[in-house]
Amino acid sequence: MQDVEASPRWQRRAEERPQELLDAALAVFVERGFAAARLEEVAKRAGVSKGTVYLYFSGKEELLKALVQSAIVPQLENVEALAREHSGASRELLIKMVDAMWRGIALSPLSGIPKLMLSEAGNFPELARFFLEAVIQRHWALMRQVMEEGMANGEFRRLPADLAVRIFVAPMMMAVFWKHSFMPLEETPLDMERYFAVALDMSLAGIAAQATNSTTD
Amino acid sequence: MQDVEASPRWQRRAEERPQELLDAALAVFVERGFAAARLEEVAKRAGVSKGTVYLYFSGKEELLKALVQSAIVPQLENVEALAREHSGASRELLIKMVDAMWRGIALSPLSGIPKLMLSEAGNFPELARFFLEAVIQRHWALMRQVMEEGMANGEFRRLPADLAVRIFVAPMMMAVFWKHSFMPLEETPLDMERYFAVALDMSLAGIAAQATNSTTD
Amino acid sequence: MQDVEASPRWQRRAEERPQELLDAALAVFVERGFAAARLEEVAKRAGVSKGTVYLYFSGKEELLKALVQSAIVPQLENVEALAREHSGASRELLIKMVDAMWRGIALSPLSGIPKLMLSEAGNFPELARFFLEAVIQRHWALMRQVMEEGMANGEFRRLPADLAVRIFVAPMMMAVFWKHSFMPLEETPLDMERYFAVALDMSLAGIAAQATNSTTD
Amino acid sequence: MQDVEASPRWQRRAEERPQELLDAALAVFVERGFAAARLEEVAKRAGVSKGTVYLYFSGKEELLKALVQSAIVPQLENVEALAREHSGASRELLIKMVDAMWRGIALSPLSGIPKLMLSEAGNFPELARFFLEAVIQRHWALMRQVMEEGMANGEFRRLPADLAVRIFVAPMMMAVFWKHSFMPLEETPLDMERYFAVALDMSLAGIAAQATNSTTD
DNA sequence: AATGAATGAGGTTTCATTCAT
DNA sequence: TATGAATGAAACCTCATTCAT
Repeated sequence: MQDVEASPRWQRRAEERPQELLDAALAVFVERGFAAARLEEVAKRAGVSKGTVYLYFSGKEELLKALVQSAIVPQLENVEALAREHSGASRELLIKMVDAMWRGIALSPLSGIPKLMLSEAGNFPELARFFLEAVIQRHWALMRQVMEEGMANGEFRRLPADLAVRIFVAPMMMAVFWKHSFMPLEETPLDMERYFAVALDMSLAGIAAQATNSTTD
Repeated sequence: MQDVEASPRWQRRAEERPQELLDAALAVFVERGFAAARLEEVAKRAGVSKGTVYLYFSGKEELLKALVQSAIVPQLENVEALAREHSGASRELLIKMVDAMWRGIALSPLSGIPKLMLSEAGNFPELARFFLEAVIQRHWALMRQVMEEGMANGEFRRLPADLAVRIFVAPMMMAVFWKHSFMPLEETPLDMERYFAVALDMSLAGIAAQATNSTTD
Repeated sequence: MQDVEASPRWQRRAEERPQELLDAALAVFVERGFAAARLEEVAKRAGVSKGTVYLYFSGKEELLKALVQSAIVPQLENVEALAREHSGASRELLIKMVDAMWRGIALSPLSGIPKLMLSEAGNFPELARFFLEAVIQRHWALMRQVMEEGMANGEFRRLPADLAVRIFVAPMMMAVFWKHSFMPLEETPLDMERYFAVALDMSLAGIAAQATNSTTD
Repeated sequence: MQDVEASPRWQRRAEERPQELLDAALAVFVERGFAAARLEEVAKRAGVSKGTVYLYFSGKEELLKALVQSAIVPQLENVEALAREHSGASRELLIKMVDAMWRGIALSPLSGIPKLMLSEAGNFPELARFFLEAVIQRHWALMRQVMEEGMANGEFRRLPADLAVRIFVAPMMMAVFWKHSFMPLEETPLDMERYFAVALDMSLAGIAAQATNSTTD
């Protein structure tokens, strides 16, 4: 497979470059924050030189925007599809939805995006507003519907649905933020799988009409 | 026209300056992030000129460190005192402790510090480690003790205590982060008091030995 | 006059700096052109560091604009005053006016500005339009009035006044451009004084009602 | 689908390319100045890609040199031929020569070259020196000869011939510079033909032994 | 012969820090 | 003690030039 010829100094990869750059940018932006991130570091991680970044994105801010706008909405659409196709108990649907977000975002590098937006909301209010409306509120609206159905049919106890949704997903979100902040510093890093199991159990118990006493088995 | 006494060009305020600067720095750092924060903005909010900052702190990074190290530990000591002095049900103590953190941190400007550390952990690992150990883990250890007592005496159901603590406080922490990121962008900003009441209710239900069915009143 | 103390590394000269910077910028821009001029070179000639430029002007382009807008209009006002105050032959007024422009602009560093605008008109059309209207056309209008008076009273022969003005001043303008382009390369540089005398003589002869046959002695 | 013959991706045009590139380069350099001119813009106007420029010229500067060296000298040779072949009044020859330059340079895109050299003399002194000697001074020498003959035979009045030549052609040169700077910004652009007629009239009157009072018709 | 993706030197601009006043 | 003008390192960005295709 390796060529006898000396390897060329660079390769043309016009198709793959944008995604490679976005991946690298995500990693660096999440780690350092937007302002402290150096474009040269992004370039290096993508395996290109500084100037190449500008062939695909008009600047650092553009990179951030592309990052945020391209990545999460598709995941959300998965979850919306789940909701449309589901029939049965609200509890089961709720579990499915949270599980999908967990697998699709929390466990993937995409989890960096919420952390990034949290950090940068003050500097990019417009982008933050987009994220708030197109991702966060859209997600909440979806879950709220399920939550209200469950309350209506007696599966869940009566709670202010808008708040209940935020509180229900809070433990999952915290894990996402943890992963990109203090987890690398922990002596024994958080076991994400166990955490999710217990969090789901506790969150469900928190809204259950009756004590479920389910254990985390 | 020149008066030896009246209206000096500046005032000696050696006593109050450091805290005024720290307050200003906290506000700016939380809003913009450390790297994007400009020292001139900090100075302006403290009502002094750029150069004056250097009379009290050796530089920008020093300001960050002083900020983090000085502010939260005292609050934590309050909570530790509560625990020492308490006798009675674990549930009541848990509520007292969470309530103290909520009033003392979440509702005060100090709430900016966790947000700030979350954002900057990647750039200041040493400072983050300090915060992790001196604040976060210390807080968790305290709550874990209460949690385990409650499990032992049958008030709470059996759960992995370390995880249960993180999950229990997650909704409160989310509110703290929300306050400093998307809340200013919400059309009708989150009602923190109502949120706290529901969150406490749900979190307690999540660990209760039996369904409490308590409502948020 | 020289102080025994070691000379300080820099001096505060907030009052003088802007003009010093404008002078330096004029020299460098005229010599190199706007795009090829390096801001560091401007700073060096003004005796400051790169960053200092930005304390007084928001950027390179701003420097150019300030340069063009501040410098020539006052000279023009001198000429307008001459016209207002004059009584007598049109020919004498014309000479006075051209002489004023020659002394005030052509022989001063201000002569660089027309050269600069000529070169940069394509890149800064808005600034060029300002210069065209506020300087060039205003100047022409002034001269045209005198020219038409002279034609009316028989001092000058009948010519299209708008064109005659442009042509009349062309030799002076050429000297200005020459000074900032090829003159430094000439083995024996153009003698500006002699040039002006002959040019004025020829230009006057070009519009005179009768041959003047004046020599340049 | 692949056809060996039809619609090749590019065409060999080795013969025409260099001149097309020079034409494009002239236009862009004159409009923007050398430093601000982007090679990609030159390539686009020539209908090729950036890399192709380097197949014909070794770089941007080379393009400038080729431009200047190739274009004007031939025009000058035309004028020299006129002078050799002429017999008759000096005035008529002078008119012929100026007219040839006007038609051959001022009205053609070649007029950009003097404007370009004027702007870039400071950055390319060597090239400027070439232009000064091979074009400007050579042209002046030619005209000076005619001018001196005319003075000797009484057609023209006695003037310092070197200066008289510069001044005589100044109005034509000004039109050339005007065309490439402010003329595109004028509401009603200068009528070049009328300008030339009046300029020639005035310039001739300026050197005439007696008042000619010739009108422009 | 031609393309255009990739490079990297070199410029502008920002801002933490210093220091003359 | 306080100021804010001045500094200069470090970042972003541009674009002439190279080179894989």
